[in-house]
Amino acid sequence: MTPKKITIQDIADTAKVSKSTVSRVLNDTTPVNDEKRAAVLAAMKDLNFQPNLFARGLAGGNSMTIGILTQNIGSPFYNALDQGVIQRLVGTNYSPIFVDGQWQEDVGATGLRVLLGRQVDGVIVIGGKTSAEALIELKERTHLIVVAREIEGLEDHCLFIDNFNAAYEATKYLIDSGHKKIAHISGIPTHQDSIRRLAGYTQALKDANLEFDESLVVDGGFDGRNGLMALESLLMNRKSFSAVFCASDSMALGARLALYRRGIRVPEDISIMGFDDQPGAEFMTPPLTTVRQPAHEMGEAAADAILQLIGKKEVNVPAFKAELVFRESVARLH
Amino acid sequence: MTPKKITIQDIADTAKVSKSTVSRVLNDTTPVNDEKRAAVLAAMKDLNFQPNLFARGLAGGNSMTIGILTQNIGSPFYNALDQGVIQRLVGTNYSPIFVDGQWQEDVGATGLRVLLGRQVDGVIVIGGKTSAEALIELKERTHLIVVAREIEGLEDHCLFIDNFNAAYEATKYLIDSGHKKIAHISGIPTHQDSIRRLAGYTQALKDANLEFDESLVVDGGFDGRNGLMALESLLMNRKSFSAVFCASDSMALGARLALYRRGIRVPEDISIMGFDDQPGAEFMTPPLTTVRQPAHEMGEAAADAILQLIGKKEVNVPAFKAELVFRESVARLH
DNA sequence: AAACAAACTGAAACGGGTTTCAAGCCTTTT
DNA sequence: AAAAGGCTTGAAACCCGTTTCAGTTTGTTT
Repeated sequence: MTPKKITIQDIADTAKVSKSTVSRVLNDTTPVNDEKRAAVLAAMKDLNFQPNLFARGLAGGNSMTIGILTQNIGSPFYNALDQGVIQRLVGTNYSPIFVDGQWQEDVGATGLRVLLGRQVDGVIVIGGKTSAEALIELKERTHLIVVAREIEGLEDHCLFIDNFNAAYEATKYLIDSGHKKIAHISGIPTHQDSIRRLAGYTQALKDANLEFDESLVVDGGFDGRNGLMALESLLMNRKSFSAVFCASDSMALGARLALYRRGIRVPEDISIMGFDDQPGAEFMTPPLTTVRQPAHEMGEAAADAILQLIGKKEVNVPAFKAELVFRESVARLH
Repeated sequence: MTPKKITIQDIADTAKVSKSTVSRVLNDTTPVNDEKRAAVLAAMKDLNFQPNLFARGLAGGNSMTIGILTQNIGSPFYNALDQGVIQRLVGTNYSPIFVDGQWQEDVGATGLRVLLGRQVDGVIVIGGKTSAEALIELKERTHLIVVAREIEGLEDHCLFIDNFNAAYEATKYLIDSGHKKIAHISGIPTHQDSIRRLAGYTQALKDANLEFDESLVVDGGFDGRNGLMALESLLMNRKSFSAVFCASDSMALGARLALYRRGIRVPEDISIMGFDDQPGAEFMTPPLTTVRQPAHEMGEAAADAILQLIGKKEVNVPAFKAELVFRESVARLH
């Protein structure tokens, strides 16, 4: 396959120096005579030398790879996270290796094992169901950053937004706009994010002295179909509400379609608030008012953090804030 | 960090055999006495042995990794491709390493170099601007599968759909529905896919004896904003048309918003045809009639193909067909 | 000019596996 | 019973870098 493997020995031979010297030029660890250095550099260029990272990893003890446990759910939010990580790693000497946890604890555990076997220099865990204990144990074995989850005892290694607060603000905006009956389409009921967003919604209602009507809350599952069905069930039960706060943009899209099917106007008849600001939200008709999660930035920050961890052995994870983005799907009633 | 590294020598010692025997048990290359095999297995379990893939890669010459050159453009289509690859590799002994080409030739070239340095056992190139020559050369050095591009001289290693035909069919459907003036919002003008889709559109017009009006074709750039602007420019120039065929769903979304802003109804006043069937297309209002590209499946097929290549040294790349998905954004005029 | 430090350099060991080679032991063939 | 062959096995070489160690040179200090 490979026509001929060029090793540092070949370089050494053509440059008439020893392997050691080549290595030193390569890593800049010890001063090397200018002429020899030049000769080595020339030889490397001539032969199109590419150091074998396996030998390096074996000898040096570090693999120059970052393992990423992601969750393959086709969600724009997680995709953006992944892409942020990949992009931030371009130009560094580190490469990302991905494994997929599929939102299942055991699949994730296997993935983590694979990563460890590959001697990754650090692991970024994005979402998933890995238990807190497993994560804490993992942190003992390698550098670890957890994204989009908040783990007790690991706070300073977690990157997440304050879902409670974000949902609170979103709901409050609806209330401030004059809405009094606000429905909520929630995410997967057991999902940390769903729980917190629901709590934020509830609290905002409470603080505004609005009645919390349990029947206005319906479980979704984060995706479009769920949003559509959830809204239909709300309609079918003849619930009255002037606004609906969806725990994801995808569900907002689904909900919007349900309304369209019945000829109910947005936002004139019913207002919609989303969550995520996924690509496409701004092109909904009408453009979706939503909560923006800085997913791509979080991915980049995760990569930065792991790099810091590897280098300086300590991190300072930045705090991320979700922010409301005001578009046209919410009516101001007064 | 790692408490203690267990090597095969440790296993050999506890099992009272030689390194060689442990290796043989590990790889099942040579028969080993049952008792010894059992002892080795037990020792591996006891010590929680995890073979060092670097040493393996160095000695054995294969890295058990697949390199993937992807293009970080946040497009759902490419994301789905990536995810398909990742997902298909779960459970195999291969792990994917990603590098990002950012749709720039030199960035992609650097990425490929990184991959080669990591001794990947195969490379999957997804889209991008890598030149045909570079790809052909790459194929000499490693196993290669190219996705979403058709490279001359490499046809049997390329996975792609027939964009010309898909666009032809889409346009034909519009024509068959009674539309006579059909606008086209194209993708990036230099992009292979754009060119072919445009050609398919043109040919369909021609075959139906419809006049090709150059001013009804406007360059987009695949994303939502482009679609919006393209449609606005069409409107501003007072072009008359009853349908618009967009080279991507994202642009269809943008176009749809432009129409919404002017109070033009879809599909009563103007029909829209998309391309991709990205998640969300079915939740557009009205649900988008479009051409489905089996992105996820293509990602999986790419992974399969590279695995085949590594194993049997030959491939049989499956042909992929795009298919129309009929929803509600196209009016039947007769 | 003697003593010593600093700058370079090469040989060799090492990291953790795989693979080749030769030898020991058993069974089968003649 | 001797020769031939097959099965197992350990020793040692090898994969390709990094790093330690022990010089050899050159330059500086007194």
